[in-house]
Amino acid sequence: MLTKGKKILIADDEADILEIIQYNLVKEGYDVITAKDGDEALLKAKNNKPDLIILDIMMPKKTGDEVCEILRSQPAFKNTLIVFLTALNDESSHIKGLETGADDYVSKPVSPKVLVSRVNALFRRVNMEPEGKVLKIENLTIDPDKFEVVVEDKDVTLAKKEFELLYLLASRPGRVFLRNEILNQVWGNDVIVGDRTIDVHIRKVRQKLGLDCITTVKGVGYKFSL
Amino acid sequence: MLTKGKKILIADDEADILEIIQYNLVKEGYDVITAKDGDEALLKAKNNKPDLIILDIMMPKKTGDEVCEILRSQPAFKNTLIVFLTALNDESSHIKGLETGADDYVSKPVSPKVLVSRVNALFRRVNMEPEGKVLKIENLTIDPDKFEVVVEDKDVTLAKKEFELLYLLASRPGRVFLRNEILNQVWGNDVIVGDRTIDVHIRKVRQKLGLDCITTVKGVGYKFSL
DNA sequence: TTTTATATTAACAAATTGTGAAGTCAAATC
DNA sequence: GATTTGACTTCACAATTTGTTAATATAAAA
Repeated sequence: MLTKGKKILIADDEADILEIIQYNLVKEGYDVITAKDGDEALLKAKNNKPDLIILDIMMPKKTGDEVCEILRSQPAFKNTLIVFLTALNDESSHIKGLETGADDYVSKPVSPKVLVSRVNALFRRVNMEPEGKVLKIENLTIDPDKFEVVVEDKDVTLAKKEFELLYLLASRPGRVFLRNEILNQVWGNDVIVGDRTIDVHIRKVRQKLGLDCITTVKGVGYKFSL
Repeated sequence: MLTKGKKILIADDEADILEIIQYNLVKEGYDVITAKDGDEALLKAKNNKPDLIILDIMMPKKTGDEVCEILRSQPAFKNTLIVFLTALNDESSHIKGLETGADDYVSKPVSPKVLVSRVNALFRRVNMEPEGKVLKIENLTIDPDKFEVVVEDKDVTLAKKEFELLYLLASRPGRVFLRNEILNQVWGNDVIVGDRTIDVHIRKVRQKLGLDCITTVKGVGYKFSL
C-alpha cells in the first residue's frame, strides 16, 4: 500500500467510530494512530508528532477543547492541523472550537468519506506552502529539514532556538517581527521569558553567522536583511 | 473599524443571503464584493483578485462548481481560497465539491457567525494574516511591515514615533490632521506631552526625508502633500 | 507693531538594546 | 551514578538610541 507519509491521530472514546474512521483513512493512504481519551491523545501527539489530529470533544480525562488548547500553546504543534469531530451541533461551540485554533469542525454523524474528503482538502491547502521550505538568500542557506545553515559554503551549527529564530526572520526578509511575535512563534504563546532572552539569542545568531543580517528596529523588533 | 485588508467575493443569487453574509463579514473587518450569478462572479474575481471567494452552487448563468473549476485552472487563482455555500447536502456533492478544489464546503442554512468563523479559520491556516498597506506617493515609499521609508531609491531610517507620524499623515495625503488627532493616533489618548513635541518630530521627519512634503497649516495642524 | 503660532537647537531624561558572566537544567558521556 | 557538555535563561551594567523639554529664534496673522 502506498502511503502518503502523513500521520493522523484520531481521538474518540467510541471504539466503533474510531475503527471506521481509521479504516477509511488507512484506505486513503494515511498512517493512523488512535487514542481513546484526552490524556492518551496528548501523549501520543507528543510521541508521534502527527500532521493532523482529529479530536472528539466529549472524551474522558480531557475534552477535545482542552487537548486542542494545550497543543496550540506549544510551538511544536502550532502548524499541526486539528479537526474537531463532535456530536454537539450548537452554534456557540462550533465558533468556540474554531477560535480555539481548530482548522475544521465536523458534526456527527458524518460520513467517513466526507471526513476523508475534508482531511484531503486540508492537506491540499496546507501543502501549497510547504513548511519545510529551504531558504536561500545570497550565500546563506537555511534548511529546516536537515536543520542546517550554510554560509559561504561553510556549515554553521545553531542550537534549536537559534535556528528557529533565524528561520522565522529569514522566512520573510525585510519584514519586521515584533518582539511579541517572535516570542509567540519561537517560544510559544504561554511561555514567559525575560526581555533580554531574545536579545541574547539574536546575538548568538549574529555571532555564529558572522554576517550582519539581522537588523534591530528599535522600539519595534528585528528584521532579516542582507 | 480597522480593516483586515482582505478581500472576499460572495456569489449567491439570493439577495437576502448575500446581504446578511456581507454585513457580517464587513463587521469582521473584511472588504466584501458581491455577485449575483456565476458570470458576474468570474468577472469580479478577475477584476478584484479577492483573497477568498464564497460560492453558492445553484446559481444562474454558471454554477458554483463551474466557476470553481474555471478559476482553479488559472494560475492566478491557484492560491485563492474557495468556500462552497450550498443547500445541497448529499454526500456525493459534498465530496465532489471538495475534490473540485474548494477549501471548505458549508451547507445552508448556516449561521452567519459560524461562516465568519470558518472564514477566519481558513485565513489563519494559510497564514494570510493581514499586512499593513504600503504607501507609494511619487518617489516616496512607506512600508509599515518592513518599517522602511524609501526616497528616490535611498533608504531613510526613521525612529518609531517619526515613522508613525509620517505614516499617519501620508495615509491621507492632503488631509489636514489637527494636532489633537496626531496626538491621539501617534501618542495615544491618555499620553500627555507638551505642544513642542509634535513640532520637533515633524522637523526630524522633514529633515530626514529631505523633502518638503509636510505642510504646516497654522493654527490647525499639518498635512502631507507632495 | 504686536501677538501668536511654529521652527530650531541643544541639552536632558527615558527607554531600549547589547554584552559578558554566571546560573540552571537536562541529556549525553564516561 | 558521577561527570561533562551544551542549550537556555537570567542578571547587572554598558552602550546606544529615542523621546521630551526648555529656551530662543523666526515667521505669519491680527
